[in-house]
Amino acid sequence: MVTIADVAERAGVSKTTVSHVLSGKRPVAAATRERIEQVIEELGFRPNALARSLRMQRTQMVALILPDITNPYYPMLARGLQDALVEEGYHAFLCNTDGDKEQEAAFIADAVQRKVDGIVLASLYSRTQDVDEYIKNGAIFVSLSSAIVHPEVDRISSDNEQGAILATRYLLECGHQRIGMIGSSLEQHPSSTRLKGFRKALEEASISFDDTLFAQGDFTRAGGARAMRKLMEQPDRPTAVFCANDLMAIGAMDTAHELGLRIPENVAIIGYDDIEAASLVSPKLTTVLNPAYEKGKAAGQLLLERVRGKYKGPGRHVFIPPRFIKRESA
Amino acid sequence: MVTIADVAERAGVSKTTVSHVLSGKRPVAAATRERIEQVIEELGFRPNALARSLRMQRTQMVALILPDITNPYYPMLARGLQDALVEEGYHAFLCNTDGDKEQEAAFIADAVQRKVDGIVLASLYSRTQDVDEYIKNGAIFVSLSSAIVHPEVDRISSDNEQGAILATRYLLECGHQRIGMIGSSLEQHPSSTRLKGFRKALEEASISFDDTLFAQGDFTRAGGARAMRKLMEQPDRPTAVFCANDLMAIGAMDTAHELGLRIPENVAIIGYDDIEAASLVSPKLTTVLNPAYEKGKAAGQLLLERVRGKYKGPGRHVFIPPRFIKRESA
DNA sequence: ATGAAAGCGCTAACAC
DNA sequence: GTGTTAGCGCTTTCAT
Repeated sequence: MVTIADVAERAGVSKTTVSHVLSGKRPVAAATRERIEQVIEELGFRPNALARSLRMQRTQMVALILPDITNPYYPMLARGLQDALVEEGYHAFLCNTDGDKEQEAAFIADAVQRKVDGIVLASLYSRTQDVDEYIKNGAIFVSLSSAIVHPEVDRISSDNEQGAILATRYLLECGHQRIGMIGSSLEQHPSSTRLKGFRKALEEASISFDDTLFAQGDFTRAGGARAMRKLMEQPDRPTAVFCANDLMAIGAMDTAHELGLRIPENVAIIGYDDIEAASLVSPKLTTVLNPAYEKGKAAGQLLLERVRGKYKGPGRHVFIPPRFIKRESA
Repeated sequence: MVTIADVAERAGVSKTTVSHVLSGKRPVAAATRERIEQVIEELGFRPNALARSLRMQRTQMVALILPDITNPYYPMLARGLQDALVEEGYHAFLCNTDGDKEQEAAFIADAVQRKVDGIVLASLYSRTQDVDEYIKNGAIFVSLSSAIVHPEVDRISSDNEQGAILATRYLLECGHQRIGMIGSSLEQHPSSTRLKGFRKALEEASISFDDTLFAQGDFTRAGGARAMRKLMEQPDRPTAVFCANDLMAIGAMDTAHELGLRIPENVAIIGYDDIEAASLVSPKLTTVLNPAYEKGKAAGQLLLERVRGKYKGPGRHVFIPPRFIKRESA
């Protein structure tokens, strides 16, 4: 392990001067600089980022907390975030919480202790009070969850409730009366908001919510398939199902195919997110666009402004409206 | 920012004792321990991981370098890696190189400077000599690339050449004579190895390789679609196309549909990887299974053994054979 | 244009 | 059972 002290000694200068040729923060005589650069090359010196971060009180790192990396929605979000960060010299560090509440909390705590410069929360469980303590201690968050609304935290949202209303209204317009929904544990916030929209749209149409028509699918394809089976094995089964994400909708399609049901003739299915697979399945999935890349990028931009002290005010709110995408499954 | 010194002062003990109640590395009187724990709680003290890492010379972090996080193959790999690491108290930190050679090199350098305990390389460009210097300086790598074969580096491989041979032989058995291939820049290693297998299988059948039947698709869906168009707009177009990954195969299917070609009647298509989307598209994609999750998990296990000094010997080689998956597209 | 020295927050000899 | 002290490798005041 070669350190800045080794370089300094070999070049016959002080650590200070070596540090300054590295950072360029103060002029160094051309001859000295060259000599130092040569020694750095010879010794293969690489500054220790840990030491630097400890001293400078910044890491150039941002953590992205997300529930499921294998749900294509999140990689796309990560891409957007990364695109905003990399060109500014920051790195994103992905934490996959596996949809687990404890792991989510543990990852946030870990990121804070690792002194990341900022945290982007695309979380399922965390609520405002869970992050409040961190914020008081100076942590910088950007929220991608409507469950975290804090006066000092920037937030990107896309009105999940409205998206659910759009989808449900469409089903109603098609003449469906018995409409099921596949969501998730109500503790998981995006699901509960989409459920709220679903219920609102039913109310508009004077249809009362029937909780035997709600099933939990954990936001995964397999979970969606199971939930669909539960819904369809009921005596008076729904003629249409709104799923809180595309992955569950694809799972629901799996089950429908297995049961020999035609989509959308026997049962209509609508998803949420518009991941790439939505236009790959057959029939193509009708869904609600939830622009992951743009959200990630916006999150990165807001975060950087704060991290660099360019913005210090109250929490901003970037709103990206959902859009209904009519395809073939409904 | 509350430090261990603050806790020590307030509890009326030395930093050492506080440190030891944190780590449990030496007995502390029950009364003292309780008092300290209470102060930690009161002050909301969280140890600074940077300082700890600097001192302990380990970070409990592993970097995963990968080309494209939006290619579902890699999230699955990341999942496997994470599953191997998390339960052992390590964290994985994902670096998306965007398929760019410079970025790949930059990320590796960055991970090294950040003092990650180990690096898993699922890279496209890096070759043995590129990592050799790091290894000499004590860095620990696991290679998921057949381009990195180093006597001190553990490697997970699945014989891309053999996989390509399986796919190509199948097309030949189906009677195809003009078979195209969609790959990528030959600098990108997995593509060149799969090309090698492709050529070998043709040779076996005494068919000479026609380089107008090879097109580059950059491992993306859009790139695959473009490459397919190039192949199919030729006068004497192929009746079957082998694609170096599923994403490009799906792109090729997009183009075939656009051109009004039926799959597999007018043109047969085979992919590589068996990502989830392969069984989602219509017709379902015939492909070669490249078990991402298992590879990630194996990588994590090998890496941890080295990181913890449980294994110090020469580079091991875990071999996961490819498997041909017959579906509908060929 | 350059250096000496303090210190970021922690751990671990080495005392007692 | 507990404390003193010396660093981990770097940046940055304050001098000269």
